[in-house]
Amino acid sequence: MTDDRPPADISPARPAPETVAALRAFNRFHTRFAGVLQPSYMDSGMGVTAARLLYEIAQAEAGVLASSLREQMGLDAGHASRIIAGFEKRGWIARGRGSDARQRPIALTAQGRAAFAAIDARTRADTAARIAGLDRAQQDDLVAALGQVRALLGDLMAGEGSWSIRPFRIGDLALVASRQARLYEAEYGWGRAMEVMQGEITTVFLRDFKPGREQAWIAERDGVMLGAVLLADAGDDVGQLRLLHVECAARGLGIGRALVDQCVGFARDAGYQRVMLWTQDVLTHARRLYESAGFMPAEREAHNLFGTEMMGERWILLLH
Amino acid sequence: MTDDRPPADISPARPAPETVAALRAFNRFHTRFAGVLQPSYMDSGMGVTAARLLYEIAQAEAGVLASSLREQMGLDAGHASRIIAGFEKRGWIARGRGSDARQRPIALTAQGRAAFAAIDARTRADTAARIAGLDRAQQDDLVAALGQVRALLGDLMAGEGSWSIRPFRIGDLALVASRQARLYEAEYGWGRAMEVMQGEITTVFLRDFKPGREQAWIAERDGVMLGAVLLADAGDDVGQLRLLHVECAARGLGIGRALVDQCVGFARDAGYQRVMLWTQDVLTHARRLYESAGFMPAEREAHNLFGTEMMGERWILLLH
DNA sequence: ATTATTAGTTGACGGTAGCAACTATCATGG
DNA sequence: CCATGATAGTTGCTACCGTCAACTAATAAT
Repeated sequence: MTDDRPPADISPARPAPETVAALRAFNRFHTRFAGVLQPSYMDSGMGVTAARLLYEIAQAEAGVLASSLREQMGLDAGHASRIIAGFEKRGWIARGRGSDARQRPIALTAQGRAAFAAIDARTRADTAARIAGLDRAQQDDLVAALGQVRALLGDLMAGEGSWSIRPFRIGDLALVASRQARLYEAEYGWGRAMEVMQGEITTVFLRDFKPGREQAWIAERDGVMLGAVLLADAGDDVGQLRLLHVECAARGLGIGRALVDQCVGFARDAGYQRVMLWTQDVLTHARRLYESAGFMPAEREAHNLFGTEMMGERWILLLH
Repeated sequence: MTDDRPPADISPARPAPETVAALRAFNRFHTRFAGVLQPSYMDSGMGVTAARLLYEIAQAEAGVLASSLREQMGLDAGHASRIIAGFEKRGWIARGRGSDARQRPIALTAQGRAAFAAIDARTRADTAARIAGLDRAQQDDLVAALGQVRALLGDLMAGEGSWSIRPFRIGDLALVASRQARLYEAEYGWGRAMEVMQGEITTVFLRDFKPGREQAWIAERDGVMLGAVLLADAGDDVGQLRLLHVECAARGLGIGRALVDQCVGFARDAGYQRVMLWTQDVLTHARRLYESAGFMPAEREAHNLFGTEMMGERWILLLH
C-alpha cells in the first residue's frame, strides 16, 4: 500500500517530473483510446488477448512455438494454451510436431487465414476511422511522432534495424539544422554561433542547389529522422561533405557509416575528384568514421568560432 | 466475423494504409508497454480499473458523481458501482447526498487521499524507471512527441486550451522554417523558393539578433509547437513582424492573435514607431488577423517569387 | 539410471466486466 | 394527485480473463 522503497533504487538519473507526468497522462489517454477500439473485436466472438495472439500467429512464419508467442506477448502459459486450443477447435490453426516432440508448432490453416483477414480488415477500418480527419501532412506528423515515442520508450521492436536513407524533401534541411543545433548545444555547449552556421549552410545549399551535383540524405525509421548528411559542390571537382550527424538514440547502428558511404558514392558517380570535409577534433567518433571511410586528415587550425577554443580539421578523400 | 460494411461508412477521406499500420503497431506496442507498468498496482490489492477510477476521483473536485466518472472513463455502471463501493468500504471515500437524492456525490477522505498518494507515488516511480535512460533533450523530444500524438489523435483533454507563448530557444527558429516550408508546400504548393526565403529570414535573424530590440516567440502545448512569430528590427524605428504561422491542427484557438499581440506589445515596449509586415493576399486568414490587430494595408505588388503569380502586400501599424 | 529441465496441458479459483433486473428518486403531464 | 417515464445507482447472474499450481510427456545433464 505504501511505498517504502528508498529513492535510490528508482534510478540514478531521475527523469524530470514533468516528463513523467506527460507520459502518465499519455498512458491514460491511450488506455481510453485503445478501449474505444476494442469493442469491435467483441462481436467476432473473441477477446482482445485472443485477437492479439491470432495477430502474432499470422505475422510469424508458419511453425511458431507457443512458448515464443507467450514470451513475446508476456502471457501466462495456461492462458495462452487455452486460447490456442480454442483456435485449434475452430479449425483456424494446425499444430505439427517439432524435432523436439514436446513442441507443437502452430500454423494458420486457410480457414484461419480467412478468419484473421476478416478480423484484421475490421480492425484496420476501425483504426482508420479514428484518424479520418487527418490530411496527408498530419498523417506524416503522426507517424513520425508515434515512431519517436516508440524509439524513446525503448521499443526494441520499433522497426528493428529497419532504418533507411532517402534524399531530402521540403522542410528536411531546416529540420536538420534544428536538430543539429540542439544536439551540439546539449553535448558540447556550442551555442548560437554554431546554430547560425548550420542555418547558413542549409540555406545556401538549398538556394544554390545543383541537382545531380549536390544532394542531401536523411536516415529515418518510422518517419523519424535518425541522421543526415549533405554533399555540396565546393568547386574544382571537389565535393564537400557537410552537416553529418546521427541522433543520440540511433548511434551504433551504422547509420553514420551508411550516410558517409552514400555521400561518397554519389560524389564518385557525379565525377568529383575529391571529397573534402571540415570537422572538429573533439568529434572523435566522427573522426574515426571518416578515417575508416578512407578520408585522410589535412590541415588543422585552431579557432574560436563557437565560444570555446577548439581545433578545426580538414579531411580529404581522393576518389579516382 | 466478416466485415460486411460497405467502404462508404468508414470515411470519405481515407487515411493512408501506412498511417493506419503505424498506428496499429503503436497500439500494440503501447498495450505491452502499459502491461509492464500494471503489475505494480496488483500488490496494492486493486486492479488497473480501480486505480484509474481512484485517480479520476482524486483529480476531480470533491463531490463528483459516479455517472460522470463512468462516462468519462467509459465504464459499465455496475462495474463502477462495485469498485466505488469497495473504496467506501475501505474508508477511502465518503458519499454525500446531492440536491437530487438519487445522487451520491463522491469525495476522498483523508485516508483516501493518503492511499491515493501512496499509489500515485508508486506509479510515478515505476513510470520514471521506464524512462530513466533518457537525458534532458530526449525527454523534451518525448514530451513533444507524446503531445503531438495526443493532439493528432484528437484527445480533447490534451491540455485543452492550455497552450502558452515563450521566447525562442536554440533550434527553434530552424524548426519554424521547417514547419513553414512544409505547411506552405502542402497548402499552397509554394516550393523551394519559399523554403529558401524562410531559411534566410531565420538565419539572418539569428545571426544579427539584437536582444531587447528583436525577439521570436513560440506558441506551444505539451511541448508541441503550435505557431510562431518573429519581430525583427527593420531600421528607422520600424519593427518587422515576420514568419507568423499557426499549425493546421491548432487553428481557431486564438493563437495567431496572441502571437501578433505579443509581438506588437514587445515592439511598443521596445520603442518602435511602427510595425510593418509583408504578406500575400491569398493568406486571407492572416490578413483578417492583421486587420483586427489594427494594421493598415499599404503597398501591394504582384510578383512571381514562389512559382506562381501572386500579390504581395505590405501592412503597417502605427504604435505611438 | 537418476535427476532436473522444458513444452505444453489441465483444474481450480478469484477478479473483471457486461447485461439485465431492480430500487429509489425525480420530472412531466394529463 | 396519480400514472408514466426517465435517471442514479445497486445487485444478481454469468461468461470470460488471467494466475497459480499440479500434472504429463519429452528431453538434457550428470
